[in-house]
Amino acid sequence: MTGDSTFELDSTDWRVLAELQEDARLSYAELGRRVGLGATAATDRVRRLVEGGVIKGFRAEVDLERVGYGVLAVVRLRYPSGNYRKLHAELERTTEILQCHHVTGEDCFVLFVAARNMRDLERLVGRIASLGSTTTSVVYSSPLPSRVVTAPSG
Amino acid sequence: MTGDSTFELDSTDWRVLAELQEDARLSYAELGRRVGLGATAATDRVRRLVEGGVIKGFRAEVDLERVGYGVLAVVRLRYPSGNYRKLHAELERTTEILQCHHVTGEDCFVLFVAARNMRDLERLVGRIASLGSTTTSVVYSSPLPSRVVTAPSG
DNA sequence: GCTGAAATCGCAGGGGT
DNA sequence: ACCCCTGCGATTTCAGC
Repeated sequence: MTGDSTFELDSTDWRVLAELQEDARLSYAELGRRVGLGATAATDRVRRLVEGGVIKGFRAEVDLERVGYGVLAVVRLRYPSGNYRKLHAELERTTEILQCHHVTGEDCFVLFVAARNMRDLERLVGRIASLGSTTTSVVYSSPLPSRVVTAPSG
Repeated sequence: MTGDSTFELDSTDWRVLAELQEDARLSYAELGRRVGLGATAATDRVRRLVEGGVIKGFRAEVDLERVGYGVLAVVRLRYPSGNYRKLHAELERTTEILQCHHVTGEDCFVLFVAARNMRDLERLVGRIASLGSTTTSVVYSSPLPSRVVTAPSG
């Protein structure tokens, strides 16, 4: 199954998602215990969610500061024309670019860039600026670095 | 050990991090196989990385579109004065705000907001706009939604 | 970082409601 | 469609080296 339809999730599915977003390495037995299922039923749920594309993957989250990236920045890029080849190439080779989103508005792309220090950031942003005009904001801190996705309320 | 010092990582640690960023549910035995260690040694590495704060957690990544959030937006918030209480309260109660970063520049905060549709986004941004002036960009697509963190090259 | 033993887990099949 | 039970090979975890 592929395509981009939306997937029907019952409340148990949401509890499974909540648990796995907080600890993706939970055993199926423990997961089942937490959401009120047996190990097999929990396994089936997770398999359905993965195959249905609801769970895109299981990722270890690494602390950028601890591994030597002391600086994180949001770079907005005003990219001229529809030639995405150069941008694509830049994304490919620059592993310090952690995210890139194509967005509406004057700044066509929003990038997250990790650097060891301001000097490296200067170099990285300089390279990006060869593609178009940039606006860079350095992250002081992240009051909400990421949140678990929950069911739409309304 | 706590605090925010940087952690010494050898090349095996980096390979472990790469594998776990791509599949956090890898068994220790399989992980060891891939990086050239026994199961116990692999277990020890991971435990050291977790306790050293290098790995902040293991998270299932959920597809926003599949679970009913068809719209993702980057909202920049120009927040007056040092009163973070109201912002903090807004972050607490609004589960559709997935990320919030405090940054340099005129726009003090950068938020990622998920919404079911444009109508919900309008409502959410309206609430955020009660805190300060906002600039909203809707995400068309993400050429690089997220990348695994690798060793600084230079 | 390896070895070896006991407890646990993952996975596949079969069956019940 | 959803869940449980069983069996077996693989894995985890603990000890000691």
